[in-house]
Amino acid sequence: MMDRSIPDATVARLPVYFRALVDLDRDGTATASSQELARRSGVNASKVRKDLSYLGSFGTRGVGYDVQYLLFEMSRRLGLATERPVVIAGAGNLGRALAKYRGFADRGFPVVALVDVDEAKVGGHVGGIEVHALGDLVALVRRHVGCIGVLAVPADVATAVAERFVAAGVRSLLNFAPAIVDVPPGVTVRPVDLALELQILSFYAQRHDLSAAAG
Amino acid sequence: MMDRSIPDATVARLPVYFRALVDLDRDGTATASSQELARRSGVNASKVRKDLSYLGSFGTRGVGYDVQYLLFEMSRRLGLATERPVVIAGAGNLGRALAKYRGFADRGFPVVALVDVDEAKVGGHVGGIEVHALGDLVALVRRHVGCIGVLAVPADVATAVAERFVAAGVRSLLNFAPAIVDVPPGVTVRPVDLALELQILSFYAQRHDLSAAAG
DNA sequence: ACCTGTGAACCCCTTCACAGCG
DNA sequence: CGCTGTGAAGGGGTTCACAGGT
Repeated sequence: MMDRSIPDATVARLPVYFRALVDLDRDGTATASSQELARRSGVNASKVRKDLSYLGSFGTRGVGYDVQYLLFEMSRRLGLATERPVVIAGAGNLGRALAKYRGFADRGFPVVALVDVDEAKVGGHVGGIEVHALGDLVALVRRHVGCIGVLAVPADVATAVAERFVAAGVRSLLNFAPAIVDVPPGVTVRPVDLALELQILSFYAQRHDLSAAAG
Repeated sequence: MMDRSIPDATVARLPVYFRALVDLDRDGTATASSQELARRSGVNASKVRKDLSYLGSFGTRGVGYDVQYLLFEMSRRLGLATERPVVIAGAGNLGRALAKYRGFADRGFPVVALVDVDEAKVGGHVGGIEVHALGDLVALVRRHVGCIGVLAVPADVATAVAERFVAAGVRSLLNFAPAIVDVPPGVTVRPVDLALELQILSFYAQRHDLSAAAG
């Protein structure tokens, strides 16, 4: 089919399929049906086929999808052909933890620097990564073209720090601060509020308990 | 209106409104319009009104919503009236970081224990929280009724650990492992895959770059 | 005059079902 | 016969627009 503009819902699932394909490849599996991919991705087979069809016709009828070929195409479309550096703002508990977390670098997103306003932290190292002054942001972003900014700062300064990232040229932000950060068009922010996730879980737990008490 | 079953999309936004209301209350604001709440939540006013209408008719026409009253009603509906304990499985980088992270306890979710398979870690403390053996899970869950389980373990054991949580009686899980964890009905899992978020950002960044190059 | 609450229209996404190909 | 690719149907969520209350 002729693509042009993949639905957001599909974009959010592509990395899930990608993860499944990486696993299949490591297991030495050469081809996988939409059914198999669906099972490993926690969705249904229809959705997998529809989603993959937005990328093109990469499957073989009667057989399935070639794992390595699909991996290649997906990494291309997701922009994972090259590593994308990550700059973390905020060297508090969360920022330091993210800097030490291997899960980023392991999947192609090396953390290259931390920045913090606290002069006492500047010059220090966290898991081998240097802490820079907030003022160095422009230079850091210039050095690491196409990098992703991570907001691990308090909520009340999240917007201000986001603006500095954007001014420095960053177009992708992952926001861990419990605050809405709005940015100009062309910049993408993905919010990750961990306490908010717990509150959602709390709602469903309570709903379950109440219906159990009523039933 | 008569509720019964709030849409999932709305449930996911209620904590965002809750956060906005907490901020408004701290600022001493007594009432807020759907417009104001919308601005602080990053959505539009229609959505706010529709979402809040699922909880009941708490607004005053011509005026807006009473901040404290709405806070009270929402904390009741979200099950935030009492603290909900959190048990973290996995005392690796991520698990330890989450244990130290103040953002959980500050918002009503105290981390009460860590569990790990590594005997060398058992008995140790992380940010004042004790590391227990995986075998102690049942006792811990029994002691902390209604607790939320956090999976901060490697992907290949995520399902096995989730099963232990479920067997122990946990009904809410936050999964940081990059793996699909499926659970029996009545149990809720919310996946949080940080590298996956970066991949989604990578896709949009690449799309933006390509369209810029084409235009 | 202002703002909520809500039916209705709209739109996007999901699911179905099957034609088409291997 | 099996599995993909995809129109078409269906469902859920968003947005509109206004009636209704203050």
